[in-house]
Amino acid sequence: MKVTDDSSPLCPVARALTCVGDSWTLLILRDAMQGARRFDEFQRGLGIASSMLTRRLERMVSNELLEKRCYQRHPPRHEYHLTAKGHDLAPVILTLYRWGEQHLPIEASGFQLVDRRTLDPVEPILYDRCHDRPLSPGDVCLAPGPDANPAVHARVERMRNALGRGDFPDSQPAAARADCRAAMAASDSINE
Amino acid sequence: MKVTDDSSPLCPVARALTCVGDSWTLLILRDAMQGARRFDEFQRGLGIASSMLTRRLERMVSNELLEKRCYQRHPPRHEYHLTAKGHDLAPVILTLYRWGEQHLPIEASGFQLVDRRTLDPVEPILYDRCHDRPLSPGDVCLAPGPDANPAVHARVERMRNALGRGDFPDSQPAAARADCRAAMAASDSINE
DNA sequence: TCGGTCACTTTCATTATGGAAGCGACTCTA
DNA sequence: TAGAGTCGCTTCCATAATGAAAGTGACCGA
Repeated sequence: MKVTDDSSPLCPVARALTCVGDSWTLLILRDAMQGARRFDEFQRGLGIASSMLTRRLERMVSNELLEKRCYQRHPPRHEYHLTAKGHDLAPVILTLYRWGEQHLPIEASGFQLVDRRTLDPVEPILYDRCHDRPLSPGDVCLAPGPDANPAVHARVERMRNALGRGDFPDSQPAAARADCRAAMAASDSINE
Repeated sequence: MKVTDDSSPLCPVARALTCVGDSWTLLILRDAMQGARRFDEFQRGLGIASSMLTRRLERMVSNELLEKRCYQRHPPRHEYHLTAKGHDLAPVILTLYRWGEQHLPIEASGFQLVDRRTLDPVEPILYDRCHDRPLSPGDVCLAPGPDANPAVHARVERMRNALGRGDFPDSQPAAARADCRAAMAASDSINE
């Protein structure tokens, strides 16, 4: 991947994706969050080629998502432990989990997300820490920061226009959204 | 990518990554959420090769993240609009945004996330809709669902053991975590 | 009529990936 | 104590994915 747009280095999403922008990295993180530590644990849990696993673990160590800890000398052997930086990707994994569950359903239910202590089901959604209330993605917009360049301003303006036009499913009151969905469902069935 | 572990088809994260497990797809979604619709808008915003963009847009349409809408016949031209399924990936993008901001900081500040109406800054964190309270990833654990196979049980057990050992940064008592959050908030304001 | 734009497609060199085999230092079993 | 097995890799190679560049056909505006 080679992004060239002027706003890219300023965009936290683009920066994040240089670190975690491939499936293997995220699946390795998932397994690490589930307690995997050693080379063969990752290999078995993923069905990944060993050469690929070596490359990914090296990159993740150099990106400080994992740290090597020696557990044996002669020959030197290491475990790969999550760093705080790696661990902080848990919200990304959890939101992916929820999206996969909602939008790529299967017959069988193999896993459940639960509270660690009570074992009650949990359902992660977004919350705004600044205002102490649940956060609907449609309420979020971009604003230019102090160091914005023209490419940033163009992005921000385009997003404002799109939100202003009501382009997105939930940039509307909940009732209107339900109506819209019903209408779409109706027109879908007509088109078929 | 070719995952072969028995628990993979049952894991919503693995399923999600078959759809959105590459950087281009997520960056295209980012731009779509910022109002991009047409081929050249995506191309300029990403600096992506046109052949790659064609392939990615096709795949995203077939995965129902985007839908084609004809805006001109002769020659037929289409806009790519987010579907509800695509739009629901906004929480993934937003959590990535926050992680990039926190862990891959740069000198300059090009963008800010703000409330669409008030323009107040917002800060997305996770929240548990089932219990109506903020959710620390360390409180979440996996449980086997009704259709769990041995691979699923092995994963769940490994995760329980890891949490029991206190392997992870925030698998600590809630009081310690609250202190930690307060300390983080304090150091944030000092750093500015 | 001429250049420019838009939305692609095609071609081709470069790079990434997956599969398989090998290796060195153990450990476990007979 | 010989032999087999395990662990954590590395190396090699065929195949697949990607990026750069050039080409295309229908429009549009001067």
